[in-house]
This record gives sequence, C-alpha cells and structure tokens, in this order.
Amino acid sequence: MPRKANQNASRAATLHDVAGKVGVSAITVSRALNSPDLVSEKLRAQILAAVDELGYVPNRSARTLVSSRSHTVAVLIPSLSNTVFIDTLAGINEVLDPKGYQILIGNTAYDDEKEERLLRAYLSHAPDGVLLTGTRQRPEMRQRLAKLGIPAVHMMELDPSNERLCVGFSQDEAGRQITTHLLERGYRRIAFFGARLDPRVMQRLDGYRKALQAAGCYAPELEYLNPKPSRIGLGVEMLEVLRREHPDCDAVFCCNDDLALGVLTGSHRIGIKVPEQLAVVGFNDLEGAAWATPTLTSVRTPRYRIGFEAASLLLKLMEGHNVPEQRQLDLGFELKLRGSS
Amino acid sequence: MPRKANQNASRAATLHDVAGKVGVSAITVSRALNSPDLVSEKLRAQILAAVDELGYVPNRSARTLVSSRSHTVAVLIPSLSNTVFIDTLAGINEVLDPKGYQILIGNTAYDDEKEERLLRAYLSHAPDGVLLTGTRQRPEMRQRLAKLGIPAVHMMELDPSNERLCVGFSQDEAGRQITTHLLERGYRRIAFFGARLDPRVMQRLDGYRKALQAAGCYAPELEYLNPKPSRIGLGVEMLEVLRREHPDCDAVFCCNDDLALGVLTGSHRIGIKVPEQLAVVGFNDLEGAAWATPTLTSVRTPRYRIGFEAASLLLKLMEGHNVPEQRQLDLGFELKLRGSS
DNA sequence: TTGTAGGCGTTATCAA
DNA sequence: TTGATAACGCCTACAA
Repeated sequence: MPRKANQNASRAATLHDVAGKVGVSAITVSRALNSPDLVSEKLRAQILAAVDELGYVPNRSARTLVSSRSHTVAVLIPSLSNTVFIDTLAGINEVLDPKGYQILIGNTAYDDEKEERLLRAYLSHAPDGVLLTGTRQRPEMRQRLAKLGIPAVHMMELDPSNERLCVGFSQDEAGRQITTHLLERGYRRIAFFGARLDPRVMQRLDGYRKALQAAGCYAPELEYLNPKPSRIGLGVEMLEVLRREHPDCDAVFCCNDDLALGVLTGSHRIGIKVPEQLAVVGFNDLEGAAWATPTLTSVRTPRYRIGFEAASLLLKLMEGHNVPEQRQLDLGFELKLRGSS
Repeated sequence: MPRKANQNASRAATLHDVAGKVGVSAITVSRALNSPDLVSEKLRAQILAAVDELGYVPNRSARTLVSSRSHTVAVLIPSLSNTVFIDTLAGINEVLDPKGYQILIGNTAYDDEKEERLLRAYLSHAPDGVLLTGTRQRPEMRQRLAKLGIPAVHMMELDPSNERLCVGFSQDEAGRQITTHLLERGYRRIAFFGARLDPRVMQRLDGYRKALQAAGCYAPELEYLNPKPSRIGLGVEMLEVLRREHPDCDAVFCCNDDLALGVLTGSHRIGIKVPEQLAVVGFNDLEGAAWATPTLTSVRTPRYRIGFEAASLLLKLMEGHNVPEQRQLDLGFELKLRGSS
C-alpha cells in the first residue's frame, strides 16, 4: 500500500553525533577526517569506526558556508549531445575529480543569453572557478567574476586580444589548412557547409575564405550556412541543394563530421563518386570518420586535452597561483588525410 | 605582469547588504525574493532595484543548510559518451530545470563500486532525490537513502520484484522480439554480439536466448560476448572472428547500433552482402542507423521519455506525494525494420 | 593533542 | 506587512 516517501526518515548524522558517540568534541572529529595527523591514532580509529557505524557524511553546505570554498566548478558547454564537449568534459573530470571538486555542468544550448542566465544562477553555488566555452561572454560577466575573485578559463578558441585565459586551438587556422589541402589536391570549386553557425564554425569559415582568396578561388555562392543543428540528415539535404545549384562544385568542406558523413551518404545514394567527382572533408575526426566509406578526411581536434589543460590551469588559479604571463595555450590540431579527398 | 588571481576581489553581496541599502531587515528581502506577495509592492520594487545594483545572488549553501532542502538531484549514469544516456539526461533536465533543481551528474563508468562511491559522495550535497540507472545497487544503499528520506527512481530497466520504483522498458522482451523478427524472416543461424556486458545487454541476451530456444535454433557457440566498450571498430573485429569461426551464420543481433554499424562496415569491406548473405540488427536506433548502407534495422528505445517520466515521478516524491501503487512504468519500445534484415 | 567560542548566510518561528 | 531571534552543520581562531 502507498506510504509517505519519507516516512520514518531519520535525520542525517552530524559531526556532533559522531563526537557524542566517541566522547570527544565535534572539532576533533572534523580534524580526524580532514587533517588526520592532528589527531592521535587511537582516537582516530575510534572516530572512523563511529563514522562508519553512523553512516556519517559531511554536509557540504555547512562546510562551504563557513569556509567560503565550495569545491565546486561550473562548466558551461553548448551541448551535451556533441562528442566534442563530452570529450572535453572527460578531460576536465580527470583533473578535478581526484581533487574533490564537484563539477556543475551547464548546457547553454548554443545560446548566449542562456549562458549568461546559467552563469548567474551558478553563482549561487559560489563556485571556486568557472570553465567557459568560447570567448563571446559579455565583459560584464567577466567583471562580475573578477569582482568575486572567481577565476575563469575559456576553452576551444584562442583570444587574439590576450585578455582572457584560453586553452584551445586556432579554429581559423584549422579551417585555412584543411581548405589549402583541398586546393593542393587540385580542387578549385570548393563549397563550405556550415550548420549551427556558432563562433567556432564562423572562424573555420574565415579560414576557408582566407585560403580560397589567397588562391583566387573564392566564390561566395558556394558558402552554405544553415543555423539548424548539425545532423547527418542535414548534410544529405545540403548536398542535394548544392548539386542542384552548383553541379560544377568539386569539393565540400563541412564544418563538422556529422554533416560530412551526411554528404558521403548522400553522394553514395545519388551515385556521386567520392573523391573523384566530389571531395569531402569534415572536422573533429569522430570515430565514424575513419570507418566511413570512403574514409573521411577530417581535422583531429584535441578536445580531451583542452579539457584537461583548462582544468589544470583553473586548478592552479583556484589554489591561489598567479595568472600566467602567457595567457593563450594553443594545443594545435592535426589534419587526417583519408580517402574522401 | 602576473597578478594574484583574486586580488581586489570583493565579498559577494548578502541579504544583509541588500537590506541595509534599502533600510529594511534581511528577512524582508528574503521574502521579497521568495514569496513576493508577502511584501508591499513599494518595498519590493526598492528591494529588487537594490538586488540588481549590488548584483546580489542568493547563497545556496546557506539556504540548504537552514531549510534542509537542497534543490539538488543526483543522477547516476554509466556513461556520458553514450547517446542513450545523454537523451535521458535531456528528458530529466526538461522536468527539473524549470523547477529550479540543480542536477548533479555522476558518471559511473559502468562500475558498480564507483557508482556506490559516487552515491555516497553525493550524499554530502544532501540531494532531495536520486535517479539511478538500472537496478543493481546493493540493498544497503537503498536502505541508506530510505533512512535519510531521499526518494530514488531507477531508470532503463524494470524490476520484476516490484520493490523499486522503475521507469523503463523490458530489455529482455525487446531482445526477444527483435530475434523473433529475424526468425520470421527465415534466418536460423543467428549470432549475438554483445559488448560492455552491462545488465541491460545481458537482459537483451536473455531475450535472444528465449526466442531461439523457443524456435529450436539456439546455438551457444554463436554468442560473442566482449567486455570492452562498444565501438564501430569492435563490431568490425567481431565480424571477422565470426566469419572465421562460423561462416554459416546468417544473421547477427548486435546489442547496440555502434556494433551493428561496425558489422555493416566490415561486411561491405569484405564483400558480404547485407541482408542477402548476412542480416544485421542493432539496438537503440541512433541517428546513424537510418542513414547507414543498407539502412539498419534496430529497436527504438524511449530514453528521452524515460528521463522525463523518471524525473516527473521523482519530482512528485520530492514534493511529498505518496509512493504510487504501480511502481513499474513500462514505456515500451518499437522495432524499426529496415534494409539490413 | 584536544577543546571552546563564534560566526558563515539564510530561513522557520514567533511576535508585533 | 514587517521584524527579532534562533538555528542549520561546520570550520577558523584561539586557548588549554
């Protein structure tokens, strides 16, 4: 029969409960747990036993309140369904988890306003540090964080003005190099497929333009920009439009692998030979790229390391280290040339 | 030049700061923010202005400490790089975010012990509720949560004993049905490819066995179980082994789509015709399934709704509702029959 | 090595 | 409608 969810629920054990059981004061229990060497071995053993028996779990709120260190880090990323950011999270976790930090994941859904709302809301947790994606946050937010003494590190992009602390790579240069690769292979009518159109995509587009302009091949009509989220299906659709409007196009640079896999699939279905009739390159080098038919040329991005290094840097700042002289950590990228180009 | 990270950092504004500025007491400010109708309109306006000006953000630790409601929910999932759980998270978020709950995501890495450690650690946040994946947690943990009055809802699987609150579907029945589909299509030598071997996979395997045994086609040697994480590449490898050991096998049921996409890729590379020489079915129906060549037959699982419904149920419990009579919420699944079978 | 006193920022309780 | 007071659980500072 139905029963109250927390019927006969008992209060959680506190430091005092443990202290009472052992016959010492609360502070001694606190010390036994947090700085064991300050407590005699005998007492420590008794205390640990009592902790175990009572199932005592420290209350983080109380600790945060009194120590003004929350051991919490807010991480704002644009999406959870994008492998890129999941890999980044893994790197972050690798660094912060062993140090006892709790990560608060904020999903901004690629929305600047939502990002700001989230950041503001996370301030109520008094995070010891913040990891942000990109560098588009309004100066007000940076000032606010600075005022509160909360260090922030930006991930994925670099900041030419060198004002913010950044760990990432040059999206722009990556776009330029992969486009140059296509030019070197002899392709001339090179389209750009962009989806979502977040700042990283636009920077890749910039690199694409630079490469083509330098080669005298720039053709604005070959830029296909779609604000919708990337999906394989979108790549298929965009290819159809491209073939209708510019059948002479001989290569496509897709802003990410999802789109590129869609272009490969679409090409296969309508009988376009890749790379003979159409070269295709993607971005990020997800697992599927190497297993596609043909294998997909892409740009390998160091997202795990970005997370790892950004968290490491943040950790130092949270521990009171100075802001480093060199504020841009460029982790580079790698062209993976495969069968599709 | 280098400077201290939190040089000239100023204390965060408190309720008292706001109160002082307006010339009222702290409790009035608290009320103006939390139960606006208890405060006169005039005062409220003044207070909101002061809040804005000072950039006041409530301190959650203080609130949690005194109110013993943390507005926090711990969610334990086995992996962040598996779309299934990301979709589930999206459903959870959809319900809890508007209600002001902070979600703490714990990645158990498919490790029962790590799950238990995480859950214990999360207790220090005094979560108002807990969402768990599967039903394998030790009874001790359930008792502990019950003792603390923290409601828990289990996701993905169902609990035949009806002891736990579960939102999911019958993994076993899904495995049985997709296998039966292969039998109905005339396949007889049907292999099972399992990776990771978490409880859900083993339940699908159970269903597979039941179907084959009922048809008199069960052949233990066709069960390929690999504890490694699922990857496309693993599917390719497993196919190679299968072809070497059992070239007469005419169909494969893969425990998930990653493996199945690998089998499709591998088949293409070694020239096996799908489904003529080998039928392939996957599980979960990820986006890639519909775009594969040939399109991949799979089982569509309601993971977004699982998250949504589990969070909704938890919400009710956290709000003090009774535990429902019917403790198993079966959301079903759907066979997506496509070209690969 | 152990203990006492006080307070972190907020809300529950009671009172005006 | 507004306020005074106490308390949540813990840690810092100081004392013994």
